Amino acid sequence: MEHDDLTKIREEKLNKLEEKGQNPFRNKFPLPIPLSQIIQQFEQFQGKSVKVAGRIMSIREHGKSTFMDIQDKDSKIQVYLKIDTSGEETYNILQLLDIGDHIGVTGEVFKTRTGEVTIVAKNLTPLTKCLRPLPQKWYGLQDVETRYRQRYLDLVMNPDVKNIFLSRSKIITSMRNFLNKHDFIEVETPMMQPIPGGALAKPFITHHNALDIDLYLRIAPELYLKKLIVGGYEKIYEINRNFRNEGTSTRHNPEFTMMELYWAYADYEILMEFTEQMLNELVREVKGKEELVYQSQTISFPKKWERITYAEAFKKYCSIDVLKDSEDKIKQEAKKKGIDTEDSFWRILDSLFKKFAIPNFIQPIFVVDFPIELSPLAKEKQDSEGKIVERFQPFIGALELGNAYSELNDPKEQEKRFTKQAEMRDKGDEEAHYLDRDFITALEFGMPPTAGLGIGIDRLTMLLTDVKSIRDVILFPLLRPEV
RNA sequence: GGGCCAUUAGCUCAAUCUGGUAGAGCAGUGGACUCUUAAUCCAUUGGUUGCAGGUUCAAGUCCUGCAUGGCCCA
Repeated sequence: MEHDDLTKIREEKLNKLEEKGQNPFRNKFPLPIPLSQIIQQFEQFQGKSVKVAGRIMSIREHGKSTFMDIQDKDSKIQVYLKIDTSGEETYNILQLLDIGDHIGVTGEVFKTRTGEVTIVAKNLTPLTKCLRPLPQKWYGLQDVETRYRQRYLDLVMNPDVKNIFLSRSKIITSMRNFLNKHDFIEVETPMMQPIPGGALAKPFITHHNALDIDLYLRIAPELYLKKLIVGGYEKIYEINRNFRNEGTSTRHNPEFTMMELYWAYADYEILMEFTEQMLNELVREVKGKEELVYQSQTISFPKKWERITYAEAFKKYCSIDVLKDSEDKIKQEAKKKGIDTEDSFWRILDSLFKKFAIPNFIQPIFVVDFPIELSPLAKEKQDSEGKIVERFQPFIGALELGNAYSELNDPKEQEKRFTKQAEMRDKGDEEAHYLDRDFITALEFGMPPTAGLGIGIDRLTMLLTDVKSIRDVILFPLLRPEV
């Protein structure tokens, strides 16, 4: 039978419902009792009449009596219909209902002899007709592509999936609460920017017709947020989308959510402690304990996380001394390890780090003190002879969760760094920074010492929900449109 | 971008390694059944096997290309 035929049968039932004076797409059904409440507080509801609503997930017919399971936002309950309690009229409506329909039920709460909380229906109210068959109940919806393209089906059929996005919501709420509690103010800065800045990435380009200018979808909010620190706010944050024009993978989606915060008069040391505190508290709130399991590895969150400098990590995991070894020597070493050495030197370093160091960062750890060339917006560490910046990155479960540094606020130095980036751009590095004069002007008005932090919300959610692919924590991940 | 794998009924999967009329369960439809819960029992509908070529008397199966997706690598 073709899909259209299955729909046709349902449409015929819809027509018959209308003939019976039922509206198959009813306007409202106010204030049904949540199913979870009836299940959890059964004693209070036993023998009482209730009004509930949900989607029919299964029907078991027995001649003149029928069992159904209906599902609401987080629970399932059994509905029982007997021709002698509901009357023939209601029982006939039942014949026009299908799995997938939304219905309202009024009836009495009781327990079957097998002990299942059940509602004996006196009345059925069709609320919304479902015109297409739902995926089958037992195996549910497995096809990954359909799960992403028609996420609503995934959510209807797979409660685990629904829970992942509930966790995501909790994580964001919990983070907001933490930041608000510490007197941070939430702000919003442009998603469309004339000069994309604040990160090393390729931007998406778009066009504003009335002004006839090209704009870029932001790759980061950083420069705008720092302008607000110049403006006198001392603690601000933004939780919002960034867009980067790169391929997709299990760790990358072109649009993803970041939390960025800026804190005047603080430096990266203070911010590191704050980050520890924030993530520890988040884990406690979301998981209910100080540890979690990610991809079969138990991760605990101690009060003080481990720390390792970028240079130490290189020594330990790559046998390279980034501060002393020559570029040529490092390139040779990289070649030996199978890294593409055609790239620029700093790219090569980055590849080495990703491949050999990051996989070891399972327990919470901060990597600190990065080379200045990798961090054009960070402030240099005192007594480092201009080689090192005050920067840290938190890693957990081999996931890079964020990036933070003491912000560079010397406009002359910033201009120099931008110029260097612009040269790299001219040499064909599409990810290098643009020179942003507006931002330098702002710095010339004086930005107080400031520390800034970005946390990737998607990856944090992956960690806390134990999923391997970023597509499983984004409701509608980017896919090629169907032909 | 490269490699490997997948694509068969609305859904979940078979179809033998070695080519021979494409099947099952669920869902649907008709019937029986007033405490079932993957209800049960009887009967039954449903297919351009992702697309386009090729080899062959014969292709879901072998070959080539394409599309979409997944995993790994860059």
